[in-house]
Amino acid sequence: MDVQSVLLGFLMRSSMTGYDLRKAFSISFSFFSGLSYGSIYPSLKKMESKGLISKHVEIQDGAPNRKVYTITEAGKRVFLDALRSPFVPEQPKNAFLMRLFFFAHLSPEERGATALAQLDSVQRLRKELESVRPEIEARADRFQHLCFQIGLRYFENLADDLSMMVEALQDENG
Amino acid sequence: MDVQSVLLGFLMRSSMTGYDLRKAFSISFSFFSGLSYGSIYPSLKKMESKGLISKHVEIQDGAPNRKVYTITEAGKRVFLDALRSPFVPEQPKNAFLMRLFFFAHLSPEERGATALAQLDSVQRLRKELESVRPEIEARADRFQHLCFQIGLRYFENLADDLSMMVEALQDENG
DNA sequence: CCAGACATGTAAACAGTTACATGATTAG
DNA sequence: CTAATCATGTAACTGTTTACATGTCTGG
Repeated sequence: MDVQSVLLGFLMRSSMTGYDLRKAFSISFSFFSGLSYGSIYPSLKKMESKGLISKHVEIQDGAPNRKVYTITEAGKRVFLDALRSPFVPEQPKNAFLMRLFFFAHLSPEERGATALAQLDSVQRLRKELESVRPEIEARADRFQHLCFQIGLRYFENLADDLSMMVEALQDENG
Repeated sequence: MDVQSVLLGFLMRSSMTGYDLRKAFSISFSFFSGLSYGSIYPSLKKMESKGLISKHVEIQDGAPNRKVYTITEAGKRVFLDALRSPFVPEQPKNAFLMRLFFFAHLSPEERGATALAQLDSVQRLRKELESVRPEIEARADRFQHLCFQIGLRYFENLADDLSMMVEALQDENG
C-alpha cells in the first residue's frame, strides 16, 4: 500500500493537515516505522493536483498557515479501488535473519551478544506497543483493534524465537 | 543489512559471478524477495573499486565473459565489521495490516474475499518454502538451518492469524 | 523449435529518507 | 530557560526496480 493511499485512508475519517497526518500515522501504525514529512508534503501536493483532495488554508500569524486537506469524491473512489485491488504478498527483508545466516563467521561470544541485543530491542518495541494500546484502542474500530493485535503478536512470536535462540547460544558458551 | 554486505557474505564462502550471487541469494533467502541484477552489478563494481573484492575474467565465446569475484582481506574485514555492528531493529511495513486498518470501508463480502486471498498467498509461500527445505538444508550450517526455521515460522504464524480472521469474517457473513 | 538457463550490463523512473531552513508558542 | 509542539516545505542523496539491450547453448 503506497503512501498516497494511506493518506487518503486517514482523510476518509476527517480533514487534516500534513502535520496531523504524520501524527495519525505514527500513532495508529506504531508497529511500523513512521512516515516522514519529505514523503507526506510532496504526496499531498500531487494528490491535490490530481483532484483527489482539496485544500483549505487557515491563516495564522506567527506560525505557518495551516493547510487543511479534505478528500474529494474522486479521492474516495481512488482509495476504495486501492483497498479492493488484489495485492502481491510481501516478503519482508529482515536484517536479523540475514545476520543469523552468517553467524558462523562470529565467535560464540559475539553471537550471544548479538542475539541478546536483538531480543532486547524486540522486547522494548513490544513493551512500547503495549503501553500505547489504550490510546490506540480508544479510537479504534474492530478491524483496527484486530490490526493492533496481529501487529503485537508479530513481536511476541519474534521474541519467543529469539529467546529460544539466546538460550541455545548460551548453552554452547557453557 | 545492505546489499554489499550480503554479497560479501556469500563471497566469504566461495568466489562467484554476479549471476551466481543472484541465484545463491534467491535460494538461501527464498522467504525474502529477490535481489535484482540492477542492484547486484553496480554493487560489485563499487566494491571492486573500493578493493573489497577482486575480479578474474574467464573468456568465453558466444556467451559474455564470466567475471568471477573473490573477496579480499579488506573485504573480509568490512564484512565482519558489518556483521558485528549494532543494528537498528526493523519495523516491517506490512501492506496487509494497512488494508486491514481500513477494512471498515469495505463490504462484509469484500472483506472476506480479501482476507481469504491473503491467506491463500501466505499458504502458497509457506508451501513453496517447505518444498525447497531439503535443497536449502543440504548445504546449510546450523545457523542457516535456524534462519530457515524462523523464516518458516513467520509464515506459519501469519497463516494462523489469518485463518482466525477469515473464520471471524465468515461468521459475520452468516 | 522453443523455453529456459547462462551471462552481462545500462538508463530511466520511482520512492523514500535525512538534513536543511524557519520561527512562534507553551509547558515544565 | 529549554525542550517540545506546532507547522511548512525543499534539495540532495540513496537505494531499488523495471525495462531495455544482446546473444549462445541445451534439454524436452
